[in-house]
Formats: sequence, structure tokens, C-alpha cells
Amino acid sequence: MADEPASSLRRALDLLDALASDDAVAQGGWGVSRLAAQQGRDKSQVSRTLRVLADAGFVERDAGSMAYRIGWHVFALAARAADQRLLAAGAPILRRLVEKDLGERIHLSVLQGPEVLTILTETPPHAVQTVAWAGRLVPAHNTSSGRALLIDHDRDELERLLAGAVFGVGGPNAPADVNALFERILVARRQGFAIIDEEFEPGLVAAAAPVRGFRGEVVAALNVSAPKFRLGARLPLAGQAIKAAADELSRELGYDARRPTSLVARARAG
Amino acid sequence: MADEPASSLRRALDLLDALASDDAVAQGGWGVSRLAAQQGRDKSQVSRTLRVLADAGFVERDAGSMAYRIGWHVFALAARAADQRLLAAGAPILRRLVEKDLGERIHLSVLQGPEVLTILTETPPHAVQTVAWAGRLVPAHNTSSGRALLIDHDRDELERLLAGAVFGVGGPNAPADVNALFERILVARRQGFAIIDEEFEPGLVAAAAPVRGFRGEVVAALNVSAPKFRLGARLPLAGQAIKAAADELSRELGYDARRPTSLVARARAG
DNA sequence: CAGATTGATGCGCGTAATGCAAATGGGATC
DNA sequence: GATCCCATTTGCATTACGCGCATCAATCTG
Repeated sequence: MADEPASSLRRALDLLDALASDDAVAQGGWGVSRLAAQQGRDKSQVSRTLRVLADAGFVERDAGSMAYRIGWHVFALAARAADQRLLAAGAPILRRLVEKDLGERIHLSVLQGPEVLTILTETPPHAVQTVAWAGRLVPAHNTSSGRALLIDHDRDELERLLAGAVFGVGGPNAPADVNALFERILVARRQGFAIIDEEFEPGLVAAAAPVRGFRGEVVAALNVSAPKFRLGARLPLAGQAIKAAADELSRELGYDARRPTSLVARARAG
Repeated sequence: MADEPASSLRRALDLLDALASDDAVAQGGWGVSRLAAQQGRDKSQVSRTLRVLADAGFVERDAGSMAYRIGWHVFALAARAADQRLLAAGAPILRRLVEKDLGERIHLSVLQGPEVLTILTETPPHAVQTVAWAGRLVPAHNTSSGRALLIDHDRDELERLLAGAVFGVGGPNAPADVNALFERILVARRQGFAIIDEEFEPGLVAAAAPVRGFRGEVVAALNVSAPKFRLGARLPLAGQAIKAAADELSRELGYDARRPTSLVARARAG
């Protein structure tokens, strides 16, 4: 719980988030009133905050509709967001995986608090509709990426990280609590990759493996997900392929598997 | 220059900017003291502001060095709003192209599997018939937009993507097979834009250039097409104009041509 | 161990964010 | 053109909260 006092800065950042929501994007941006109502704030202050954000280029407003949308500055910053090496080195590996090995949707994700952020997606050409997954957040505790990203966490760390998470939802096999999750993490740790069978969504299976940085800590996860009827049978094989690719990516980031990692890897949990 | 009172929000945003500077990025992020000195602010408040930014995910800190960097959350914002911005920033550029530069029909399109989907059109006033092109699908292999959208693809990727495509149809100069297409893509790659001369339809010429997103990957294509008797003579010039406009749009999407984001592009090429 | 550096925190002070209310500015409809 | 209605901005009194100073803990250096 412990709702922070919510500083004025935090409230401003929440406005940016709201403008990047599916609804706001789909409607070509939101006006002051809509934003104020949605955020439970007074219109006046929202108006003033947006003016500052607009002056700084973080939002911009449509000349006709007066609606605000995310501005150029955010895109410029995003281009310099954390570890571009991960993106640069990851892209070709994802492509190869989807084309040569698996023929299913491949994602590269990082941990964002108790959730998983997809930063790169590669879709097979035959895919009918491409849902834009990049930039989306999903829970960490019932997804394959999440399991891979948490593979070094011990029970206490899990407990703390997932204090607010809702267990037992998603697919029929979703873990019921932290203990169940930890058990499955131990399995993943043993075999080097995680297998998910209808935990996140009914009928969906997935496999994921951790990507490590040069210090040995988990920096990302590579995963494949697909309908059970298509991927189910060869899921263990897919896991192996994903793990091989993740290991390759780790090497490109400077990770040396022979060096001991546990100490440094643990440091990131705080 | 009437310096604004500089609200606290503005100061916080300036911190993000500072963290996105070349120096900061090159050094893997900056610490509190460095940032405070560079911004002429007190360490204490920089520390507190960064804590809020970090809680919101807008910055993240390196566990070892304590240095702050732009966080993945910014990336997520940009990724989710990317499509919106493509449309918003694209519209005026299309309008300007058709009014000032070319006086012919301009399209903005994206790749949809092996086909090209037009998402924005601008028509010159003198146009007799206004066919609604937006929402239409055309083949990728014998259109200028398609060529621009496939400009980073290598031969193998083309082969897989266009496995079901019918070659040798459309105009008299339509590419006969994947090899012929790839040859022409190489030409387009060299000059930065694609020229089509009666490939899609007899008597029709076109020029197109790729638009890149903040990650450096091709997200759309800008193109002009017109009857050969009207545009044929100045087609190379039109190509240059289209390329210039596409580059401008890319910049508005956060693409920085100087940065080696081309790693992503190059890696695709092989 | 002294000395320097870096980041976090306690605490009064004063600025700048806040909420209410009123004003402004279009678009509608009649 | 007069009257509403909606969205956005602005005026203003109040005070929360951002601010700088000083202090403290933790690391690094020599």
C-alpha cells in the first residue's frame, strides 16, 4: 500500500502516461478536461502543467482540436533510453529466431518493477494482425518473460517485488501465490529457461530465457509465445532454441558464463 | 531572452535532457553530484527529484555506479505513441510536398505482411478523380512504397516474405522474381530512395523513400506517383524531394541519423 | 587513518503549485 | 445575431511542497 504523497512532479509524469494510453492514442490525443477528469485533478492545474510540458516539447497540441499528445522530445529521449546495445544486438537475433527456428512471435523484454516491458518484437510474416506489443506492460509472475527475468531472485525478493501483484489470474495454470511461483522459478533455474503452459492466458504457451549483462545480472529476457495447438508439442525444443539465442545475446553484451555471477547479480535486487 | 520563471517541473525535465546528452550517455549515465553541478542546482534537490523520476521509471540507476540513466519507461511512452505521431507529423509534411514541391499525389504507407497499406494521402487540387487510397492494399514488390519499406531486407528475408507473391504482373517493367527485386532494392539502398518506372501499372511512375522510427527501423514509406508524361522527366528530382521529406519525418519521429542506430538496420542486411 | 567525494536526510523558509471561481473563446442551435 | 453550452484559460488567496543549508553515512584515495 503506502500511497506516496504523490509529488507534483509525479502528477505531471502521470499526465504523460495518460496521453500514451491506448484510449488517448486511439483518439488522437486528449484535451485538458478529459485529462483532468481521468486523473481526478482540477482542470486549471492540468492546463498549467501541460503548458510547461508543451514548452519543453514533451507534449504538443493539435492545432485544430486543442488535444494534447506525446511530443517530439519524448521520442528523442527514447532513442537514448537505457542500453541501446541491447536493442541493437537483439534485433538480428530476434529476426533469425522467428525466421529460421521457430516461426512464431518473438519478444525481447525487460523488468519494470513487478511488470515486464516488451522492447522489441518480431512477428512472422504470416501473422494476420500485428498487435503492437512494444511498449506494453504485462505481469511478471505469470509470463514466461517474467519468470526468466526473475530467475535469480530468491523468495524474499520475490515477496517484496510482487507485494501488490494479483495471483491466480490469467490462465488456468497461473501460480496461486509467491511460493508456487518460486517453485517454478527453481525449475526454470535448473534447466536454464522457463516454460509457461496456460498461465497468462488460456490456450497460450510460451518459453523464455534470461539475457545477462557483462556483470552477470539479468538485463532482459527473450521469449516466444504462441497458441498451444501450434507450439505446444515442440515447446521444450523451443525453450532450448530460445536459451541458445539468449546465451548468444548475453555473450554479445559481454557476459562470460565461466565467471561467477551470483554476488553481483544479487546486488540489483534492492 | 525573457527567461521564464522555470518551474520545478521544468527543472525536472531538464534533468532528463541532461541525462540524454552525449556525454552522459557515453559515460553510462551521471551521478547526482555531476548532474547538480551541470545544472547549477543543489545536490539535495537533484537527489530527491531523481528519486521521483526513478519511482516513475523515467530514469533508472545503475546498481553498481549509482549513476542515473534514461529509463525504459520513456521508451514505452514513445513506443505506444509512435503510430499516433507518424500520422500527426506526417500530415503537414505530405501537404507541403504536394503544395510546394511536387504537385502530385503523395502517400504515406506501412508494411503489412507482403503488402503495402496506405495510411495517409494528400491529393493536389487539380486532381480529377479522388480515389480514396487510404486503407488500400497494394503489393510490395512492384510499388515504390514497397521498395522503400523493404530497403533493409536481405535476399533471404525477401524470399520468405514474398513467398506467395505473384511476380511479373502489373506494369511492363515489373520485377520478374526475387532476384530482380533485390537488385533494384540495392540500387534504392544506394541512393536512399526508390524509383519505379511502369512496374505497378503501365504509364505510371513513382518515387519513394523510407521513414525511420526512433529505433532506426523502417516504419513507413513516403511516395509520390503520377502519370509518366507528367512526372517522368523530373522523377529523379522528385526522388530527392521525397527523400528529404522522409528524412525530415524520420527526425520528427526521433530518428537520429548520426547515431549508429543503423546497427539495427545493418544487422538486418546481414 | 585522515581527507575527499558522493548521495541521502532533517529542517525551517519562501516560492510555486493548488483549487475555487470567474473570464474567455468558440461552436452549436434557434 | 442572441443565447446557450462546452472546453480552456486566468485571477487570486492559501499553503503544500520544493528549496538550500547543514549534517551524516558510505566509499574511495593516498
